[in-house]
Amino acid sequence: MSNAREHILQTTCDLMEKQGYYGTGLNEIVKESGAPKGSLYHYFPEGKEQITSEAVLQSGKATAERIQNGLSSNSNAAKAIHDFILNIADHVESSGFAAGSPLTAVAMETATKSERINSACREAYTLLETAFKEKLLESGFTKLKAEELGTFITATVEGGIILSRTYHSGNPLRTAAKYLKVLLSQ
Amino acid sequence: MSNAREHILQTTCDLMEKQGYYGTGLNEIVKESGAPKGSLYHYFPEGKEQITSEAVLQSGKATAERIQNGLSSNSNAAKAIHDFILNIADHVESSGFAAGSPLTAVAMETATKSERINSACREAYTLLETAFKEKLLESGFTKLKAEELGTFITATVEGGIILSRTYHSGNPLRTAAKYLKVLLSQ
DNA sequence: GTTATTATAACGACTGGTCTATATAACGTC
DNA sequence: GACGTTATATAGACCAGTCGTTATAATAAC
Repeated sequence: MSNAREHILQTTCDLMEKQGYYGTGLNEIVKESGAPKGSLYHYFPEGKEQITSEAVLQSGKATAERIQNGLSSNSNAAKAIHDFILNIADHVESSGFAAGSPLTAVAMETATKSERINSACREAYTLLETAFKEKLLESGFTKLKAEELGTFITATVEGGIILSRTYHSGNPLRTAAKYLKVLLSQ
Repeated sequence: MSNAREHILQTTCDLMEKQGYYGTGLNEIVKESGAPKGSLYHYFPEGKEQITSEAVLQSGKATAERIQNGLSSNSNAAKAIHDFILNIADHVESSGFAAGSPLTAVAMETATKSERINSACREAYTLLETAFKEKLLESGFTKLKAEELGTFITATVEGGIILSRTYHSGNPLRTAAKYLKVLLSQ
């Protein structure tokens, strides 16, 4: 399989997670990934929008998988989600507050600017919500509650990451974990 | 007082709310605001970082005020916050999903890139958290709970706005309102 | 006449995107 | 295996346009 293509996509994910869509230039992707610029338009003939859409989707899939794996360690959904969010807090901290929420910045910047990227973001977020939802279903929540809480958890975690990155502290995420557990335990 | 200066700041707020820091050019600010271009570096001699920092802080103050006013209509904090978030959902929808969360995109893009803008974002978010916190204090929550829930609500609302703008639907925010009320009512 | 404000043009650096040339791999045919 | 042929992939110079910024000149206000 193509190595350069994967490299370009992964680099795009990392850079856009840190600095968003408009803050990430193609030249920077090329430079950081080590891939030649000729390859960029060979693999992604439709340019930056295509690269971004694929990167967003890849991020979504990877994150959804991490959610599934993270939640599988504990059968109790409330406890599992609580611990999972604590892990995110550590991850955000250890990245120097550059990582966490690979979708947020891109989603906000492009919500009304690129139909194509927005569509990819929607798809990616649905993957995350579904990952939480399925854990809740397994734990006995009704279908409606599992779906709504999947949305609620996703929103709270996203917001917690924003605050943690802004404050340069994992504590907002830890607070989010604490009260989400309260809500899910009742 | 200077009209052009205020115009520039307000336009910067609006544009960055929609498309973030890197997605907003100074030329676009000048064009959109109608302010004379020469004035830009006259009023903001330290350039884009200065304009952005001031715009972020102005956004924070305006949003905190809107929170205070929005919550004052109902003495019950849980109900007041619920209704307030429903209003945000309407606002996001009626803006065509371009408005809501004036800080998010900028905060994420610059969390590790500009100390100055990051500092302004931190200050702005603290204003929002404090606005919620004070309503909770009035409603009888302990100081610690009011503080933590202020953070939690801010995170959930931010995340809800992201999802609503991405999905082009106010419903994620309405779901957030519903379960926040559950949490605050117990 | 001094200061505050606005106008204009230009700067170097960088943007996303295109182009041509070259190298490498893949594959059927002898 | 060896050959020529065709796709795939790498390499980077190059384009017009925009970026944030600066310098200088003109104008307005007091």
